[in-house]
Amino acid sequence: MDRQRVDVVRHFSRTVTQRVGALDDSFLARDRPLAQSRLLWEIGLAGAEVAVLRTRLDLDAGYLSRLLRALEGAGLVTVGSADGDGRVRTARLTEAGRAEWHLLDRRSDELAWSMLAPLSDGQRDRLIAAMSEVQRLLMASLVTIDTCPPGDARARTCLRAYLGELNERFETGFDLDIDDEPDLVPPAGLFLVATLNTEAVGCGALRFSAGEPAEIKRLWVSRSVRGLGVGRRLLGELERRAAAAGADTVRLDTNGSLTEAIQLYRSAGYHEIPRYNTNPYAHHWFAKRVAGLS
Amino acid sequence: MDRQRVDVVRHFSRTVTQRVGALDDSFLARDRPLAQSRLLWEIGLAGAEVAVLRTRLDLDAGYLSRLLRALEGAGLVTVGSADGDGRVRTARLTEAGRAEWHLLDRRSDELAWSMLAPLSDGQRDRLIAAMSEVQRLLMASLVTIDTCPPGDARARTCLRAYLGELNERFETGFDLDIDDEPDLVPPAGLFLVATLNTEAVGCGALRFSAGEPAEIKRLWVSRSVRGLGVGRRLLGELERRAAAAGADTVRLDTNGSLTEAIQLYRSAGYHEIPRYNTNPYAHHWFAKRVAGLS
DNA sequence: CATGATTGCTGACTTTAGTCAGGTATCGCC
DNA sequence: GGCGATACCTGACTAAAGTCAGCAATCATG
Repeated sequence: MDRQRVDVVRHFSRTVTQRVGALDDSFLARDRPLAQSRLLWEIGLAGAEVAVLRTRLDLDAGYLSRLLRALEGAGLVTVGSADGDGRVRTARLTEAGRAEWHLLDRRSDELAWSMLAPLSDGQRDRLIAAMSEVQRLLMASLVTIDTCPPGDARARTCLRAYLGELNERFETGFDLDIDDEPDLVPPAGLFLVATLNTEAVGCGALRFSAGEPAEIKRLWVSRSVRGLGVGRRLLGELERRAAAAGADTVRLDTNGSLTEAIQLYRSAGYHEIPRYNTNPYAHHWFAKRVAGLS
Repeated sequence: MDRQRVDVVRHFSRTVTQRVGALDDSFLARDRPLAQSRLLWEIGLAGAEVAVLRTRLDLDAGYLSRLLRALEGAGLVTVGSADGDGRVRTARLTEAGRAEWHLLDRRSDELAWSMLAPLSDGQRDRLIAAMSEVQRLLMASLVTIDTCPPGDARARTCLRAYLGELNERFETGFDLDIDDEPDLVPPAGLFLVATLNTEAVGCGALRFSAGEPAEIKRLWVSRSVRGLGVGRRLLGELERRAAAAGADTVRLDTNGSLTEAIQLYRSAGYHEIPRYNTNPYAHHWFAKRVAGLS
């Protein structure tokens, strides 16, 4: 732990959070409870299903129901059944609710502007750039990596996206059913997913074969978090796990069109090796020594 | 108002504030109410006067008193009379309270570190730099500028600091009583202070003389906010007010040792003019046309 | 030493937030 | 058409947060 850096983060949290955060709540503060305002805000102009609101705001079902009744009572919201499923209910803003939403929207704008207004144009640019940077990097640091069975919903989401992307990028197209996948579970292998806020944003797998190097497969990162180092983290984690499982070396194959991946492998210390399999889609083969990695 | 920039700020507030803010409160969450933890944290190892706590946390006097009783009951805090004023009371942490504070401090460290840990070293550097930048610029945007009578406490703080600094920087020293100051109040002149969070961090004055250009005096910015554009804002505001009062031109004199100030004047469009007064401390004289400034 | 201001404390309240245990309507499915 | 699961609602509760008015001690000042 690095004292100096931690102090900057703590100072940042303290000042920025207190100040911006206080303002950020205050833009919702009207003559009604904060929870009601937040809910109204979250329903939005397009309306929203009650279940979605519940997860987004992380509220107790009963509490949320009561809040909706209160907004209904104030004439700001109507809750009606959705088309398909009669159990699912959808909250929509009334005309008055819509007006209220627009008012909050305007106040939010004003608040944001109040932070920019006193600055010179150059300072505004710098502030905007720094805010984007902080946000991107905090997003990166919220990505967690852990194992997951390859049959899991998150894994399947990743694999579907991965295969779709290969199919789109390979000149020859690509055709493989993800259910053909041999079981990537211990002891034959393992499967990692990278998760951001419950959303799966990346994956990677290892396959072990007795007497041979461990093989890295299915390394993929969602476009939404590309450039945040998630691929490198996945790769590193796969290497560590391969080493922990007793492998001296890991190897992998890749298609020539996946240039970022190839660059990643090279910069992570992989060296090109001769063809070791008959994969018709592979153009390059790489390996790296991982023995002793912790 | 600039749509694109405002959107970045709003997005920043939303994501960063929600996430960092939520964490920031969570580090205080123990088995006691949040308000108590916050109070204990704010009292700190050095102790704090009750009135100071009240303003810092912005709490109702009665509520604060009750919170202190609760912490006292838990054996974490003692509240005793201060030395001088028998009405003023000072809260101090007991041994147990101190231990609790250290625990919170450690948790805050861990939380800060949890944002850095998943990142690469280069990313950490970039995040730290961006956080500092956001904080500095938000601080800059919190500085407000308004008129204030020169006899006011804030004005006198500024003038004292200003004169102290001149005395320190001029080769010949500087000697002037701030009470010698002719009244810088309308219609003869005016006095501006820049304020950050109730702290005076800069000042500037105008003096009007019939038939002559308005004169800028006492432009000063506290070291704590130097480099944030406060001087330039003060100068601009003085020019606008001079123009509003009917002046065509403003002028000023300055000592050769005040190099940043001279640079500021030049870059703000001032041009050097011949000596127009007999100020023994002045080496340079500047003027700028302000007619038509809004 | 009387007076008004300041500082903090106490009691009596209200509102908000949040939890938990049922209950009812609906759906998918055999 | 019966069954378990799903999606939401209602009633009954608790704890925390916050407000307000009045009170007691202390201070500065004439």
